[in-house]
Amino acid sequence: MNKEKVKDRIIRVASDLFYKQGFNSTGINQIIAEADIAIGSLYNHFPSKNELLQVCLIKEELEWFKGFEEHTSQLSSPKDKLLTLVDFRKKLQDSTNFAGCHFIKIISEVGESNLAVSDFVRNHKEKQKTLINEIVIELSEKQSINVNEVTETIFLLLEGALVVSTINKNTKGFDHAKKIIQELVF
Amino acid sequence: MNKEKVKDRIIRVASDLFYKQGFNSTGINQIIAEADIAIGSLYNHFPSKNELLQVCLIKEELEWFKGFEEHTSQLSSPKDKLLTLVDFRKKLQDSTNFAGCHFIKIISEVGESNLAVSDFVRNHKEKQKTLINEIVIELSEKQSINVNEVTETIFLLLEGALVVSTINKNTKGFDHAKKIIQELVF
DNA sequence: GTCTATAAATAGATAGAC
DNA sequence: GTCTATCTATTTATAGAC
Repeated sequence: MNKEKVKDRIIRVASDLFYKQGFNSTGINQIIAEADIAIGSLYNHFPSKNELLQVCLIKEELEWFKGFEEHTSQLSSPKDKLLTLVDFRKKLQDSTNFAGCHFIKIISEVGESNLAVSDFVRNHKEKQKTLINEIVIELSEKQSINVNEVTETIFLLLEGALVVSTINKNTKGFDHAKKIIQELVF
Repeated sequence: MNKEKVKDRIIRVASDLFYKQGFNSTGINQIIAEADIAIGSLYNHFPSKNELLQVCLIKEELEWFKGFEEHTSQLSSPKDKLLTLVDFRKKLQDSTNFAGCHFIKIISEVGESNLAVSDFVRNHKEKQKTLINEIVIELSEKQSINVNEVTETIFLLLEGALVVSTINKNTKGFDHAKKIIQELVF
């Protein structure tokens, strides 16, 4: 058993296509072709392409935090956690052939014309920042730092590294960000 | 006289629409309607929507560097130039209602499926980095710094601030980036 | 060089049989 | 709950008159 359900297959195929070629460049016909279903089945599971997108984003967020958890759950020092966060994001970029951040991509495409999506992305990035903040708070028990400032610096450096990495198709930005974070944290 | 030519009007209208609502979400019909021309005229000036996009990107790059030049031409100290660069990008974001970076937006939408565009964006960001690098070199004559490292840090912070600013619709990222740069430079 | 008319393909979505 | 057939609108682009 353990066979992938039709609904999950649609989500997986659509997520992948939306990410790789863009939401607007991906037609319903291509999704049903690659998921090997009929169009009626798709609309049985999802009321519209836009609703499907939102479900995809939820899945992608869950996978992101799950991936991070798996990378850092065995680490104890906050410094290691921060450096591993950089490695994790770098690895994600490598494994997707530098396709970039799901959430930055979709907000670049739909802008504020799709409030459900832009709100979701805003919220997602806030969660990522909270995650950094929690680690920096741990760190502040060991060394004297300005928690909010260090959090913001790391957050900005990582978002910058991701964008630059996507444009240049290399990981130099991440390597530099890691170096700076290493100097910030000891 | 000094009347805007049809070709320039098309470029201006298309640039604005591509930026505000996205390239794929902007149809030829909307462009000709807002430029108040017939579709035959558009295709007389541009062979395809994709060629029109490339001309728009060239115009946007020219305007970006022209705007920066106007902001910094009267400044003499490298420190002022760097801080004004932050102010310039912050101001651009403010004046476009946080619509983000033209070049990050388009690469998020077309990815690597459009090599002419992705190459152009790569090249553009390299030019921005070179601009930062030139100021940092000036700075290195006054204070002892690692030129490449400071350049890369400022570049990453600014790209990060821009992306975060676009998502959050505020300028906090820029304010923080400016603070860090002020600490880096004295 | 600008116009109208139209082509040819594809978009997202619905109806209704099974 | 999956299928086929179909609808309506819209897409980019072309042809040819003026």
